Amino acid sequence: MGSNTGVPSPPWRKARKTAPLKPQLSQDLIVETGLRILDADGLDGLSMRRVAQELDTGPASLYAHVANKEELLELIYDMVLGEIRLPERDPSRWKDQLREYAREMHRVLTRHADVARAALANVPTGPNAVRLGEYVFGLLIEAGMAPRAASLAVDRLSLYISGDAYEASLHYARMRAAGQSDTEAYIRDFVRQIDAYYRSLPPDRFPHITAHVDALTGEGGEARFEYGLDLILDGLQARMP
Amino acid sequence: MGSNTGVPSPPWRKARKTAPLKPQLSQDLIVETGLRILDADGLDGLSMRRVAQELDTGPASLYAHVANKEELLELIYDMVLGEIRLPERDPSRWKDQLREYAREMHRVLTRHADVARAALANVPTGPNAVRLGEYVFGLLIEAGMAPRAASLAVDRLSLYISGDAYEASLHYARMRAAGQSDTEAYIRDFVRQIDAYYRSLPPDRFPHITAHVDALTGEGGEARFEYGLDLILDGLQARMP
DNA sequence: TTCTAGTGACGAACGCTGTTCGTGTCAAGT
DNA sequence: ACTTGACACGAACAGCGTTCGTCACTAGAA
Repeated sequence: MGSNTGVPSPPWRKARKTAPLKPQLSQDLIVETGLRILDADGLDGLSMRRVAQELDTGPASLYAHVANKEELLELIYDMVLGEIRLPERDPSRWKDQLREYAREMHRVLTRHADVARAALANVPTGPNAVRLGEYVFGLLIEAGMAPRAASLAVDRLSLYISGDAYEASLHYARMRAAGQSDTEAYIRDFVRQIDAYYRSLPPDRFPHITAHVDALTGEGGEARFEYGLDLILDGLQARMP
Repeated sequence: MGSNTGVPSPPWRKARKTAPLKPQLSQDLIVETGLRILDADGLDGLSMRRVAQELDTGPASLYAHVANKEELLELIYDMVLGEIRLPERDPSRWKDQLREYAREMHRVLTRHADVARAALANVPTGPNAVRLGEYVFGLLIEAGMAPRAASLAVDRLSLYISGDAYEASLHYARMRAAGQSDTEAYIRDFVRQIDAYYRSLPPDRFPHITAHVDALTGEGGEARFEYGLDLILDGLQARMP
């Protein structure tokens, strides 16, 4: 907040022509601010009013640069994708590179809460999204896959990554809504409750669940993601000519 | 709607003790009504006020039977799962049965718009959810899978099904928000736009995308779902002892 | 039969949301 | 110097989830 808000300037000092007190409103500035809020408070905390407030203006001012809250989210999503750095393409190592891409994508989506929703809701058309699309699609094509199969493979892999990240963000949002902030402790408590619930089921109607509660609640998020990723990559390898 | 709402009863006719004019409020009634609204107008159309209005009461009345909108959604989700009918378990045909289960689950989630979100947000604990969990988990166990692997497999398969259904529901919501109601025409238009966009990209920077636009936009939702499902099932088969 | 306790129903309100309208203001182009 | 056009923004609209306090009514006790 500027220190001279509402105080008239002395008449002898001319208004400065350059360097206005607050930076000019622009789409980039709005998107950056939106991302900052999203990281701090999640999708529930991101409102047009909140962004405007952070920029020292009213909510109506944003609509000159951004059509919608939905469009703002898409722009934030593409900005986040800009964080992804990829090694040079090497089709002979397609499986490793695809795995590395999946991990990097997943890491970035998980780090920025709730952005994964935009990944699910939109066909990739932003500048960074098509850059990534060209990379991974080209990798499979150059590795010898038929175009149609490569297209399906990219689509399903993206869905898997975004789906997992979105699921995680939903749990994260629930934690935040509960006022918790210690992620570790929250997960531990959560798993303990599920564990107790499964154990309380009648064994005659649920023999397999009750017999293997430890197996059901044992693995954390990372192991699950890796298992599904291996499943998909192995399936692709079997289809590779 | 009753025909005598707001009209006082004639004084000589005693108030009936049984069969009140409107059915008594109950959790089941609220959940049923919520599901009806969800099917008609999607998650955006489902509000506590709307449910109350449909039940001829105020929104505050619902909170005696339902803690939250979130809880209402969970209850609706489990009610929807009740639609799923499953054949008797036959471990020797685990792959076919797993595929049938996946298709049925996907079909039900897709039919009821936006319910898939609840599938992603919650660990399955409702009565119908555990029934399904016991079925599919038991199927893999009896087919010879190790408990830990079976647990991971069920988890990943569920994520895939729900993720795909949720993605579809997001597009469906977008269509409804645009005022469209002809799904076929909407999809055709949508694909045409993506097609045109990909074709407009500079070929030197996006050689693979621009060279295979038809392959990228050719397959519809069902083919994509089946491809990913096959990918997962083949991967599981390869891990089966 | 009368009184009492308790429960479900619900009108009103709080504080929030995304978005639009009409007006104001300021800078660039003529 | 004047016009034009783009941007900024205060105010308002319609709607949201949820809570509070009060009301009516029923079931059980005296």
